[in-house]
Amino acid sequence: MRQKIKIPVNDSVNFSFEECLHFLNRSDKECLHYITDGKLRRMLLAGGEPVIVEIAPGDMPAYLEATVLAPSGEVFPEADIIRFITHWLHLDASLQPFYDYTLTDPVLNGIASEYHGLRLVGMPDLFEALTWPIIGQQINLSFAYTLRQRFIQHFGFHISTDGTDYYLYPQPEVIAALTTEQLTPMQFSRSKALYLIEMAKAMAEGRMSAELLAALSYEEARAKLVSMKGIGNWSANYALMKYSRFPQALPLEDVGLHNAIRYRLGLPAKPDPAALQEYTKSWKEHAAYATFYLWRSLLSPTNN
DNA sequence: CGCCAGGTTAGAG
DNA sequence: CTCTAACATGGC
Repeated sequence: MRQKIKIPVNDSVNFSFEECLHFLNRSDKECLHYITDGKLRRMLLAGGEPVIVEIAPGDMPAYLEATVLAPSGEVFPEADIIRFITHWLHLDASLQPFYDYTLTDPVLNGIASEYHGLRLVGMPDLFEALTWPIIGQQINLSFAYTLRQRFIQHFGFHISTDGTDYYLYPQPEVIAALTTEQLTPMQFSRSKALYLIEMAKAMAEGRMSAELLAALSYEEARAKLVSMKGIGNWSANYALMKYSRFPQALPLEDVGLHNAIRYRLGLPAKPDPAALQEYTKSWKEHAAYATFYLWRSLLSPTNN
C-alpha cells in the first residue's frame, strides 16, 4: 500500500493546479520535476530520506494529494512532505488581496483573470534559491536552463526508477569541494564558478543558513545577501521572493520584468529605470506576485 | 555579424 | 556616489 498524504490548500477558490503545472512545464531541460497526465512528480527529502512523490488534485478542491511512489512499503514523516509541497507551490498563500490590487494597477489590470489560481512557485531549498540566480545571470534563459541541467545532473543526488531519472538539487558540501576547473569546462564563466563555490562554502560552513536568514527582516536579509559575492539586488530579491517568500521582494533589474511591462502596456521599447520606478512604486506587498504573474505572461507567445 | 540575454563586480572618475 | 568595461557564450 502506497503512502498517501492530503495537502491542505489555503484560499482554494483562488488556486489552480493546472496553472501551476503550466508554469512548471516551461522548460524541456527541467530535471527536478516532471509532469505527465496532469500529475507532478519529483524527489524530495522526508525524514532525511530521499523519496519520490506524485502530486495530483485531491477529491476536494481544498486539498492536493501526494503519493509516495518510492521507496514503496515504507512510511515517511507526513509533516516533511506537507511542508515541502506547501512551500514549493505556496499553498498557504492568500491571493485575494493581490487580485483586488491588480484591478487598480495600470500594468497589472486584467492579469488576475488571465492566470487565475496561479501560485508563486517557489524554491524550498535555500542553496538552489541562491545559486540558480547566479547561474542565470546575464545569459539568455535557454542557455541558463542548459547550465542548470548540467549542474544538477553532474552534482545532484540521483535515483533512477521506471526509466525516469530523479534528482535532488546539489548539496552545498558537494559544490564546496569543487575547483573552478571542474565548472569552466561545463561552460560556466570563471566568475560564476567562483561565486557558486564560495556560496557553497558559506553554507557548508554555516556562514549562510536558513536559520540565519529566517531571523532577519526583509531589508536586513537583502543587505546580508547582497554582501555575498555574486549576489546583487536582482539575485537577492529573487531568493527573498522564491525562498523566504517576502511579499515585497522585487527584482527590479530583471529584463524579463521589463519586457513584460513593455508588452502589457504596448510600449515601443523597454521602460528606463525612472519609468520602472514609477510603474512599480505602489506594488509594495504585492511586488513578488506582480513580478511572478508578469513572468508568467512571457510564456504566452501572444503577449510579446 | 551584431545585439541582447531572468546581472555583478572591480576600478575609474 | 555614479559610471563603465569586462565577463563568456548561446540564441536569433
